[in-house]
Order: sequence, then C-alpha cells, then structure tokens
Amino acid sequence: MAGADAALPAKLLTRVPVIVGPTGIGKSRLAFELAVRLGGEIVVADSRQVYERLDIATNKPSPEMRGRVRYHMIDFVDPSLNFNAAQYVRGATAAIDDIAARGRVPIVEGGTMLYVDALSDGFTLTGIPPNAALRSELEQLDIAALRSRLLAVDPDPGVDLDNPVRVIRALEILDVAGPPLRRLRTRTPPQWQPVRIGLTASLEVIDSRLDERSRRQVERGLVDETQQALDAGVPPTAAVLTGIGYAEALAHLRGELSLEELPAAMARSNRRYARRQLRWWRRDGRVRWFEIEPDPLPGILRYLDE
RNA sequence: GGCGACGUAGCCAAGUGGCAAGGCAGAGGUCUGCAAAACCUCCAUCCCCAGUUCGAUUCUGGGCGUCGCCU
Repeated sequence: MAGADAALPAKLLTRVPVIVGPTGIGKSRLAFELAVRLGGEIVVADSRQVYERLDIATNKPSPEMRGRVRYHMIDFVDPSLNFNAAQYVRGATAAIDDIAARGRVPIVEGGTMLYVDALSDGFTLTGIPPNAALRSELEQLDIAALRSRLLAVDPDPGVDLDNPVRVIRALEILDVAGPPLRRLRTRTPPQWQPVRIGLTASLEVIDSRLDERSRRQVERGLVDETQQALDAGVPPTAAVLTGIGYAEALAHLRGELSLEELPAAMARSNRRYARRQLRWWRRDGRVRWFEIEPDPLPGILRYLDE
C-alpha cells in the first residue's frame, strides 16, 4: 500500500475495511458486526449474491441483518442474466462513493476473489458483453486451434494459452477492441484506501462449518428455492444456478443425486472453493489475517484504528 | 451344497504376455481480469499362493472374497 500513499497522505483517503477469506468462515457476520460498531454500510463482493431471489445457497445476509444494516450490491440482478466483474466494479465503486458522501463507513466483504481485487486495485475491465454467435463458433474448436487463432491476431496476448475459457474471452474482446490486448489491462487505484482483513481458521474448522452450513441450507429449502427459480423461467444454465449448492440441487432434481447425498456434495464443492480462496489471498501480502477464534472483532477494531 | 460372473488407486472404470487409459475425489499451483468458472502439476505395480514363461496385472491350478442363479 505504500505507492498510492505517496501522492495523498493516507489520512485524507477514506480507509475502507475489505473483509476477505474462505467461504463459510463468517465474513458476513463479522462485516455486520463491524458495520454496527462503525456506523457502516456493507458492499458485498460476491458474484452470486448479486442475483435476486436465490438466497439460500448464495448465503445472503438474513432479513434481520438487512433490517439493521444497509447492504449494497446484493439482490438486484435478474437471475436469468449473467452479471460480470466490470459491472460489479462500476456498481460497487458508485456505492462506496455514495456511502462515504453520506458520512458513513463503507465496508467491503466478499468471497469472489476477482471482484474484490478488481474493485480494490482498480482494474480496468472492458465490460465487453458476451458474443453468443462468436462463442458458439469458437467452442467448436480445440485448444490448439483457438490458440493459433488468438496468436494470429495478437502475438503476445498475455493469457493462459492452455485455457479455452480465457482464450475465447480474449478473442471476444479483440473482436471488438482490436489488438493489442495488453493495452486494455491497466489499473487505476480507487479514491479510497482498502484495508484488507482476512479471516482464517484451520482446514478442519472450515470443513466442519461447511458441512454444517450445507446441511442447514438443504433443511432451509434449497431444493424448493431452486425449483421455484426454474418455474420462474430461470434457465438451468444461468450463472446463479451453476453456483455451489444450486448445481447440486439441480443434479438432485434431475434424479442424479439423492436428498441424503446432497449436503455432502455441496460441502465438497465448498471445500474446494474455500481452499482456492485461501490460496488466492495467502499470496497477497497486504492482507492482515485474523483467526476466527477467539472473537477477532476487538483485534480488528484495533487494527483499523492504527 | 452346485453352477456362473467378477475381484485393477478412496470411488467409478479401460486394458494388455513386456515395465497399468480415463473420470471423480484428494494434494499442490496459476490467474493483467466472464472467476462459486477455467486451466496446470502430482497421485496404483492390478486380492493371496503356487505354476508356465526370458518376462504375468494379463495364461493355468488352488485359496479367499463379492455378486447372481439354482437346490
């Protein structure tokens, strides 16, 4: 965080707590408590909580929490649509400005690694929308063909050439913006100072919390919620329904997974995701880590005061 | 008790007389930006014993086990 501070004294920048960590560790609860203490509002950085109605497996804050603290960037996108990181950064940036302008404390909390970093580091994202026709054409090609097609347009695109999703996206962007791809990827730090706070615990603790949460989500009516979304016309391929919990609930509705097996399958997906999140933020030296036991809140408040 | 089939990694599963596909799960990693996605790396000497053979997971015999059918 040193570089950005040189131009503006740190104290003049609004310090924004950014709560990160693996799924199921209680980030949401902590952000809530922090908001209550600080007179804050929460900007959720989560690629699934943005969608309307699908509440259970997206782990949206409870109605009680939402009654006491104002939340932003949740529950406002038609679940049939696909929301993306560029839209997120635009919306979240506006929300933070708005919160700060009203003299309140913005608190970012989230699990979607790219969203958190894109917002906090000010990634310039093109926001170029998916081109269905181009995609269906490109999806016919194997990775070697995709790769050579990309390299023909841009010899040094800076994307993983083994990864079809990335290569297709690169071609999609180049189709609109033209080469070179690298010039489109800049960073403009936000007008506020992120204070990254990581919540962590042992893998055993995380895993057992995920087991428990998955079981409760099924009890709370995850399958019904999924069925209702389908009945409302949300296609099974919609982004929300490919998320953890909904993907497994759909498998159950298709008869591929019994109700008894459902929580375990969900917990497994969650475990993988949690590990990926830990790896992502572990390598970010700007994150200050706090164990969830004992209550990390006092230490975090002290840290924010430094 | 008889007949038949099978016995390959945590699970599913291919395969061959010459040093054992793949998928899932697991572990580790990537990320200049569609990210709860995608990608990369790692991960077995084939139930046991004896025999045939230069060489057996693959062939033969005997165990043990599982499944099915029959009595």
